[in-house]
Amino acid sequence: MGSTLIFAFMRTRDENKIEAIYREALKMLVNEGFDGFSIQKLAKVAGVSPATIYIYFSDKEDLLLQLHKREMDKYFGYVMKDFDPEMDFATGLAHQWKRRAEYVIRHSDEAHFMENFRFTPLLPKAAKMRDPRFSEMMKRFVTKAIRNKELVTMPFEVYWSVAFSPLYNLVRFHKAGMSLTGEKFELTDEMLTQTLSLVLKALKPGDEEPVPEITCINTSLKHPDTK
Amino acid sequence: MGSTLIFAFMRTRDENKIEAIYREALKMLVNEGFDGFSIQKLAKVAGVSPATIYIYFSDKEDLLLQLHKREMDKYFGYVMKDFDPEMDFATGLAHQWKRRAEYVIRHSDEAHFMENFRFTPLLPKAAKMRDPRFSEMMKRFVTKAIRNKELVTMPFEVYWSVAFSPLYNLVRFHKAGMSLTGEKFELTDEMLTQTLSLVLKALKPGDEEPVPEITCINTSLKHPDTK
DNA sequence: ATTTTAATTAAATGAACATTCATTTATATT
DNA sequence: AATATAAATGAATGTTCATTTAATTAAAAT
Repeated sequence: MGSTLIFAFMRTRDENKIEAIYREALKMLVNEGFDGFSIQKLAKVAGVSPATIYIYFSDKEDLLLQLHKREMDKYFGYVMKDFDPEMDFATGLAHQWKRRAEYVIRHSDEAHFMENFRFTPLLPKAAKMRDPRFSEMMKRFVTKAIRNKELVTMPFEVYWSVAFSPLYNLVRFHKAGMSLTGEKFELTDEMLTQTLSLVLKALKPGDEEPVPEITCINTSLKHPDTK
Repeated sequence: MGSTLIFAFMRTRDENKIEAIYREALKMLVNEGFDGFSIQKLAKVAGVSPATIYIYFSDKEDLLLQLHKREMDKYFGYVMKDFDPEMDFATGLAHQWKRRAEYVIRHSDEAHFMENFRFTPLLPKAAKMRDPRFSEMMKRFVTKAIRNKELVTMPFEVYWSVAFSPLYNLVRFHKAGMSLTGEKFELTDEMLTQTLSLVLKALKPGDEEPVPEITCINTSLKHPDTK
């Protein structure tokens, strides 16, 4: 899709236009929500005709998917810069954490959009468009760390959830300017550093905490009463 | 708003209708997204006239806010049942964790809606409608645990993010049927139990892990280059 | 059965929606 | 300057949107 035949006689395309479309689309989605976003409004604020948008995108859904892919690629490009899966675990985790934190703090709209997208019915389609190299690298890093006994044995999804979702959640509070309680909240570098330290403690082998078993999936049919 | 004057001669209101409106609204929001949700479609599937919806809700935004409040109240009612902030930390955390996990697994649409709502421009308005008793109880529990040296000293928001966001993230993967990599994923009780154990390890005092300082907030102006 | 009232509705409103179409514009080569 | 081509558009399409209006319905006390 990205490569088009170049004929001898052509009007040159204005790359600023497509950039404006992406930029204003992101802004509108974050500020007005997925409802509240429309092609006609986008065309107006981006300074193009609605028809121009349909030159670059087959429809509204395609625009959203392309925008998502673009943001994901930018994000992972930043996160993976100078990362080497052969790093020892604590170093590699700190690197990932630092890069992720930097990006989502400095590009809070983009981060908000990417997270919001995960709750959209478009998610399955977006998942198929992802560059697999990033997650392959992540998985290699985790597998090696487990093999080297630097990381507790666990499924990749558990690792990811413990390692990174606290970070994203803190940034979400920060961007909203409030925590769950509705009180004002401002994130600090000290909080981020402490969170990384806690996460690393959780993931490093040793001192496993005994907890009561959680049973809610295999038993869901036996407990239909939730009132 | 909830209490209306009861006159002598009145047609009785059909509570099934309002229940159908809430139920179908939730379903539509989860399955078709916040765009894709409309009053006219809702009226059709709920089996009422669009005008009926405007008897109970002043407008679309009010409907969304009321639905959100209702779901939050149901959720926190379930989570807080049998919880006592005077419980010792490990017991209280396990209780909270278990109740949260049960609810969000068994009411995955409701959970999806509540999380999705956090990315909506309506969030600030919703925050003002929240029952403060829940977060007061949570804060009391955390403050006491820190005072008793059962919990590392940290801001409430850091506690919440480390303690619960991994759970919500795992359930999000589970509901989507895929992890970030796009691969199939099914959550198990064992994964949940392990995650709780890891979280408890992170939060209990002792063995603080040294990590490099994260600096991205106070230095954001000094590093405008993110390419 | 009548009365009173809120509950409920069908139908209508104008605005905004996604998308298309017929046309014009800009450009690199000739 | 003429030409071929994609880039870009303004205006229109029919649809769906949130919301309102005027009228009807149902219930419970009389």
